[in-house]
Amino acid sequence: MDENGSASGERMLAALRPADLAGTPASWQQRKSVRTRLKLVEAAIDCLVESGYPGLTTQAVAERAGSSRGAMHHHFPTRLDLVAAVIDHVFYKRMRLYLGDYLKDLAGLDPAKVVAVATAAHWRSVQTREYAAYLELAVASRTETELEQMFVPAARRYEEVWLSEMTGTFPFWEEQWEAMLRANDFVIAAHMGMLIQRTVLGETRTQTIGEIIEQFAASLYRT
Amino acid sequence: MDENGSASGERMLAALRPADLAGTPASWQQRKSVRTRLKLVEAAIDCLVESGYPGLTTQAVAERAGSSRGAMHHHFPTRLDLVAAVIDHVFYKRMRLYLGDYLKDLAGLDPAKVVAVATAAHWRSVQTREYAAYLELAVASRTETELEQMFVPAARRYEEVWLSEMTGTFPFWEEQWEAMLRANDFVIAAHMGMLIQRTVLGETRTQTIGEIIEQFAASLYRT
DNA sequence: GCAAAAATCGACAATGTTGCCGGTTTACTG
DNA sequence: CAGTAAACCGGCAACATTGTCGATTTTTGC
Repeated sequence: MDENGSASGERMLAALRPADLAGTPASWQQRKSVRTRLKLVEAAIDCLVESGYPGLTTQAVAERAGSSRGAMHHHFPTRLDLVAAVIDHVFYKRMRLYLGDYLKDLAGLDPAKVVAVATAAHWRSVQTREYAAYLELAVASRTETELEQMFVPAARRYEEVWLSEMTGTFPFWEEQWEAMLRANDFVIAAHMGMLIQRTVLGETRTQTIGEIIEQFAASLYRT
Repeated sequence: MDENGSASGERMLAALRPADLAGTPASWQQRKSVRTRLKLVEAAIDCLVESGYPGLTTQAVAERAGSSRGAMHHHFPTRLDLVAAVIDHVFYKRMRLYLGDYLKDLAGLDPAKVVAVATAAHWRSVQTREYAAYLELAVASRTETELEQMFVPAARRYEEVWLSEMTGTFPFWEEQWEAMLRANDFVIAAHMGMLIQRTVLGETRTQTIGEIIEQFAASLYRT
């Protein structure tokens, strides 16, 4: 990945890159502004991971970012403005993480094993703090309407790019679009459930389900 | 189901029945007490479904239950006392719902189709408000430690009963315990993920995944 | 340099939530 | 028919959170 944050193989994703991650602007002020925004958004993600969506308070974020509430208000007038930035940031960062991980293992691979590799990479991406934040947002958006209005469109936007990038890595998936979509949807849903049940299931059973999913996703593609 | 809230086929479950659902006590006072407690807990579940865990405030619950904050404090001194009651209530009610639904379709069924029937019944149980409340609690327990300390043990407790009841309906599952456990864990995780992704996926793709899960769960058992 | 603009800071009032408490009504007991 | 106990009521202080504002510091354009 280069300084602008684009890995090889990312075609559409760059178009959705949040301004916060758009490299180094010209002026010193703009650079400082971006740095502070980024600091605040990252702090917000920390809050999300540690205390959930209700723990994402302006106070906690400012304190954690080592910034003042005034500075925060300058960049994000209301709490929802910050949340909007967090949504974009989380989607983008998690997707880049996954794609980077996935593409790394892809060089000269037996095509029959592509789905298994993708599934394994996806499970790794699920165990990141970005995904934990994503989960909090996804669940909170079920009950907070203002959040839903930002989250669902963003999810759809990024999902389109996601699928586009995936088919891009293996063009023959276009011919098997339905099978690929099924396997993709299935793995995403199953892994999310796995993550939530993990606490109750324990590590052993979680791993067992993971293997099942991996095998089954591969079989779905061959269909 | 009889008045005491036990359906045919429930062996262990009755032992976990919360006091709120334990039928009709002797004295008028106790009956009134139970009625009020139940009203409060149900109102709390409504809050959970509509506004999530942070929306489960003492004010909102009391107001929705048509009760006063004072009465509430009499039955549940602190908010966490109420939450504890809600946890038990949700687990118990949802499990009864599922078992009732599942056992209803079981009479004289081709054994090969049992898993498919169980999976379908489980998906129906996932679409209830009790499950929505359960989901909110499960996710909130990831970040709220006091909640986790009540929720995780309760989940383990009820899961044991769950598995016990399931094997009870088909004793030959004891011989295939591993396969049954795998299929069970898998379906539970996958359905939870499905529910959360539903908003983004839309109805068509959600249904497709549902069918995949159903078929695959059946194949898991035959293994 | 100097004024304008950007970034930052701390404090304020308004609101909402929690736990607690004194007082009241209602039912049980002897 | 008291006297006790359970159930219920409304209000209070303490605290947290949000949005807003005026003032201050830092950077930029001229």
